[in-house]
This record gives sequence, C-alpha cells and structure tokens, in this order.
Amino acid sequence: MASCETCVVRNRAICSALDAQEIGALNAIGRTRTLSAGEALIWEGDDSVLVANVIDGVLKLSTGTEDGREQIVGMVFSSDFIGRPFGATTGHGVTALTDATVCVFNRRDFDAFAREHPALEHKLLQRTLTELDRTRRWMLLLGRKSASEKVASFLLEMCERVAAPGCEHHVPAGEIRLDLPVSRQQIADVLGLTIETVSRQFTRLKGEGVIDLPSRREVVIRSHAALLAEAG
Amino acid sequence: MASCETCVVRNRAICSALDAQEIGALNAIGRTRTLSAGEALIWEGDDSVLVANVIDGVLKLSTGTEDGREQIVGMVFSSDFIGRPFGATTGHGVTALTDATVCVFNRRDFDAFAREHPALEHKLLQRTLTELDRTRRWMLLLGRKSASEKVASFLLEMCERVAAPGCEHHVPAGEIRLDLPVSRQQIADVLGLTIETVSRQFTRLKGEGVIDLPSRREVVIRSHAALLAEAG
DNA sequence: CGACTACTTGATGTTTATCAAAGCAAGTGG
DNA sequence: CCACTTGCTTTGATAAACATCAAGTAGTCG
Repeated sequence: MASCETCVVRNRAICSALDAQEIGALNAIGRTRTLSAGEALIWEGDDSVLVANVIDGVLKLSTGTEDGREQIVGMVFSSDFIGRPFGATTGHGVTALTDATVCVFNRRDFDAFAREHPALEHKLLQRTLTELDRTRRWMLLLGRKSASEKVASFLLEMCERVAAPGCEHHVPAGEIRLDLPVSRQQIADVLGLTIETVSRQFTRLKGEGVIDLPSRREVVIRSHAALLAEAG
Repeated sequence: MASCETCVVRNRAICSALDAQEIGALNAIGRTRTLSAGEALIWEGDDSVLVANVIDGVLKLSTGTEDGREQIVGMVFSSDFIGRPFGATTGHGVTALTDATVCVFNRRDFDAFAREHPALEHKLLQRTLTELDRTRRWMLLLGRKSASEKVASFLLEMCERVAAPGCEHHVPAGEIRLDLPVSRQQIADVLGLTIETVSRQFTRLKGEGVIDLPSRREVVIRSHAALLAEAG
C-alpha cells in the first residue's frame, strides 16, 4: 500500500496543510484505491460514506433526472478533493472518466480528523470556495451561451486543466495538443447539449482551421485566439 | 449602530459559532449597511475588498457576458454569507433585490479573524459546501430542463426559501402564498430563459389552476403536487 | 391624468433537439 | 488475414422549443 510520504500529489492536495506527523495520522485512516475508466466511486443520492483525494486520473461529478437526462456538474483532476464532508448525503455521483487512483477515507473518520486540524479545514475551505466560483462561472455558460460559445469555452477550459494544470494563466504559444478524457456524449453532458450538436461544432471548427482532430480523443488547438473570440 | 448581541440573525448566521466575547471582537470590525432595492454591493470582477452577512432582505449574485447577457448564479437570504474570503477577486456581482440590511467586514480583517477562529471557519466551510451542492443541482436545471420544468422548479425553490425558510423539508399543506423578491426579467435571468417564455409559463400554470397570480409579485401555489410533477 | 415601467400576448424566425442512417476505428472469431 | 460485430461519431432531414420582434395592457407614480 502506498504511503503519504511518497504521494505524488502530496504538495498540491489539501494534505499540504499538514506536517509530517499529521500526515502519518491521516495516512492511517486512508487507503488508496484504483478505478477503471467508467467505474463509479459514489452514486448520486448515496449516504455520504466516503471522501477522497484524486491521486491520478480524471473523474466526473454528475446528476441526472429520473427520465435519464444527465448533467455533468464537475470534472476533478489530480490533487482535487472528492466527496461531501460534514453532510449526510451526496448530491451527485462520482465516476472515473479515465483509469484513476484515489486516496479514500471513511467520511466520519475524515470529518473527525479535519475538525482537529484547522489548517486542513482551511485548505478545504479555500478549495471549496474556488470550486464554487468555477461552478458559478459555468452557470453563465449553461444558461446563456450558444452551442458554439459552449464548445469553444469547453476547449479553453480543457487547455487550462489538462494541458497546463497548475499554472493558471499561462497560455502556451503555438499549437496545443490535448488528449480529451471525455467522449463526445460526455462533452454534451458537460455543456447541456446533444452529442450531435457537439459533433457539428467540432467539425465546423475543424473546417475553419481553428482546431484539428487527429483522432476521436485528440484535439489540436491551432488558434487559441479564435477560440477565445468565439467563447463569448 | 446595531450590535451583534441584538442581531436577529445572530443564531443562524456563521456568527453562531462564536461565544459572547468573540462576538464582541467581530462586532468591532464589522458595520451594518443598508441597501435599497437595485443597489449594488459588489461589482463583478472587483477586487475582493469586503464580505458580509445578510441581516435582512434578498440579494442576487450575477455574472454577465460582455454583450449584456446576464445570468443570476445565486440568491442570498437573511443569515446567508456574501463575498469571497481568502481570494483576490469576486467572480460575480452582488446586488440587492429588495431593500436590505447587511453586516459588512473588510475582507482582510475578516480573513484574519476567521483564521484565528476555526469554529467560524468550520461554519463557513459547511455553508460553502451546502451552497456548492445547491449550485450544482441548479446546473442540472440550466443544462437539461425544459422551460416548463425550469419555472416549476423555480417556484418550488422559492417555496422553500421564501415561504418556509429554515425548516428545510416541511411543505405546508394547502395553498402557499409567496411574495416574489424578483421581477419576471430576473426570474428569466435565474433560469436562463427570456422574459417572454417565463411570462407564458406563468400564464399557462395559472390557466391550468396550478398557481394563482393576484399581483405581479405575488404567487399562490394551489397545487404543490402538480408543480413537483412538472419540475422533472 | 398622463407618462412610465413591467408584464402579457401574438406572429415569426433561429437554434438546437430529435430521428434516422451511414461511416469508421478497434476488436473478435473464423 | 479477412469478414463481421460493436460502439462511437458524423452527417443529413425534419421537428420542436424557445428566442426575437412587435404591439398591446395594466399597474404605478409623479
């Protein structure tokens, strides 16, 4: 079993608030778990029994209506936190988009640990506030943007979070190659569109030379500026 | 100037985490401020210079695109917290929907105070987590629901937050009378619709006997069940 | 009373969803 | 190695939902 001392996200995850001894204590209540692409970690409406840190991979947070419509409400990446501490139920499901490794904790154990370590709670608060800001910005996209603006915004978001994770506002010059962690259907579920509309927007952008599509899961951004202009 | 000891939201706001002495210290760095309906407290993109507790009234959180489209990303009520602690900028504007009274703090003062009072940070974390859950549920509405589902969901949300604040899951029997704190345009901005579509849905629901509209800002819910069925 | 604002209603247009079919890459078994 | 299946994606035709444009109506406030 892996230990915190050697953890690759040790310095970026909320654990960075802790010293060596505290990390040891946290290590004692957590365990790593691997997930295959498509595998669920938490189901929507479940009792909140576990929380986790993402060590590697990408996962989606999603809710749906009874008749099967789905909305992806968030994507979590390496070093992000998952789950609902201090609460009874989880409002959304958590499913691996790629093969993933996570560090899971029993929620009650984690709650107790967090309450004894204000520095950890502070980190968690900062993260939650940032996530709330991001989520609210996404509401503008869902409520007010057109299909073309949505797709352009999505690609820009992927640039930041997949291609250049960490360094928030650095935009690499020239072409940017992305490996999408999501299918067309999942992109549609993020943007509140249908798969057909997403596909048509991709083909149009390719036709206009803004992007290239070497394969289904790859995108090359040929003109970051054009995407920015189109994102609204 | 009002003091915390006599504050009406004293036991529901995040201040409830503090004892009498701490309340005194917090009182020293805050001041009350009144806002008229329509008046802005924070502008989108502003440096995060202040945070606040809502004492009375309703305020909206909103973002917009450059070409003037607006999306309301949240509504805050009595005892709710406003602003972005521990961060440089505010991602959305805050504007009073009704006349309102808020208890404002310089953000840096508040940050420093919060860091010294883990119980306060804990309350704030709980609130932020709850708000994130609510916001994510709203994304399902924005991305996947039809106009009729959106309007029905909106009315149900108003039931919970205006008519029966606090007692989460109690649904009063019989008819429920609501005073909407928002105009038709603002409802449209919450739901990602146009004012005309909202108006048509209201008229239809009235025609079907599900609601009654005694005046522009009043709604009577005649059939809570029908709304639930329509909300999706 | 008259101007103003907010809302409603109607006619028309655009966008995006839906339905249907075909294309394409990757894998499977013969 | 090739035919065949399978799952995802693209493309096309059509329909529905909602937006837009344009009056018209009803409260509200001086």
